[in-house]
Amino acid sequence: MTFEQELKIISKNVEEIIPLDELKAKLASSAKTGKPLRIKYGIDPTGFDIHIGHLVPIRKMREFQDLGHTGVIIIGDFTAQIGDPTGRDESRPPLSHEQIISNSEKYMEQLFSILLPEQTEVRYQTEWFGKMTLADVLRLMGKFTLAQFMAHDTFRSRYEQGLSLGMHELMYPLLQAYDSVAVESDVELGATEQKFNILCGRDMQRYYDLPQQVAVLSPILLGTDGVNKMGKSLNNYIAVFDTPADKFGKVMSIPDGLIMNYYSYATTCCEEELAEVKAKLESGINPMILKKALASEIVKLYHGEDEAAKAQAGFESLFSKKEIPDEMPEYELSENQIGIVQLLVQSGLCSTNGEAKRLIQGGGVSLDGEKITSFDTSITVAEGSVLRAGKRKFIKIKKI
RNA sequence: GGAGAGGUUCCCGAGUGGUCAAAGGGAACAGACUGUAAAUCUGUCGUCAGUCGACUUCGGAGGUUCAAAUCCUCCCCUCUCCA
Repeated sequence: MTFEQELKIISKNVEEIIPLDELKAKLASSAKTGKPLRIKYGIDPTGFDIHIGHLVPIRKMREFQDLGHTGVIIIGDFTAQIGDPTGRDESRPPLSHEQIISNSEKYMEQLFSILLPEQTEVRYQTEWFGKMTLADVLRLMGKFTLAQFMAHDTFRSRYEQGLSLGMHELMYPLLQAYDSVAVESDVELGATEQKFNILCGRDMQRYYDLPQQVAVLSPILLGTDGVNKMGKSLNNYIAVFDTPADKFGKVMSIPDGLIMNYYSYATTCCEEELAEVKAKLESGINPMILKKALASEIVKLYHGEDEAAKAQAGFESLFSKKEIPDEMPEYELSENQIGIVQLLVQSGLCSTNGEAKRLIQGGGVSLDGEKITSFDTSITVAEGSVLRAGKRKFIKIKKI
């Protein structure tokens, strides 16, 4: 494969490559020498459920790996203690070190569903930051100026809005930048919001007389609300750990205008397939149909074809035909007679009595298809009865 | 170090002694409708109780008062300006 072909693969679904010429030169020289490029991606193990937005750059890394290059995952065990301020208007609470390590293990487990382990290097920041002295840190800080940081929108707007901005948060880009020095990366992947941090990495490498990395920036995947970036704090994300049914449902809940965006960035569809979807979308076809195909495509990616089909069937019977699902959790009861509110709460369908009562008053509770109208209702426990609370929560009663 | 502003329920944000479990918006949940867990409309949205009411909540700890998110004292945190 020529490096032009490689370049084409790499540029697909990428928002920006800075600078493009350098990437070309790196690819060309790697092709000549046979030395793989080092492709860096940093993760902050602040939590452990990865959502599909995180995976956009990870897929890109896999593409690099397929071309023979080396993926370098940085576990940000130091930066996680700061929390990336990018795009945030408040500081994050710091995490304990054990927490970070445990998170990162769960994290990697998920990443290896996409990456090739034999071509992946996993590095912890502790390796280099753990032995830095204050003098080293000061030297690092001296490479950058306040003005450079104030040019970055995140810092500027936090400052201008009079919000709190910790000194340690200013360190975040520096640490991320130094990672690039430590691992001698050729390319750093990230979403476009990472532009500043990644470019700091370029500067940092120059200060250390190293070849500079190229920024390969992926577009930001919007959350299921269609407005904000996909993220945990807004609860608008589709997690890798979500069940197939949940993934399917969450995709179905995205606004219609987001279909193309998800097709491009959250699936592995090739250009021809994308063009086909686009044509269909423009032909005025019911977007629901495309959304179902999209949902199925995404579920397939993580759980395989069978689960995707099951998720779709489940969705259709539950929402389109309003049937009761085949499978649901069972709840064991020994009583013959029980108050409905008590049952809702002790089975976990509702968290407080008040919530249970409100749900009943709102007409959201039914037993074997019969709507329950009063929260004074006491029901007779019968084996196999199905209790429904709201749209999506069911239990089957099992008498013991 | 000095001067000032501020910390309110999941989030944003009103509220300056009783009529405040606390406006409004967002999120969330439910119902109706539908083309979908889209959109729209309606309702709910501290806990317990049930429809009177009780209890807990407005950065923290005390205090004043018949009565405090609202007043006072101390403390913690954030921001602005000055040095």
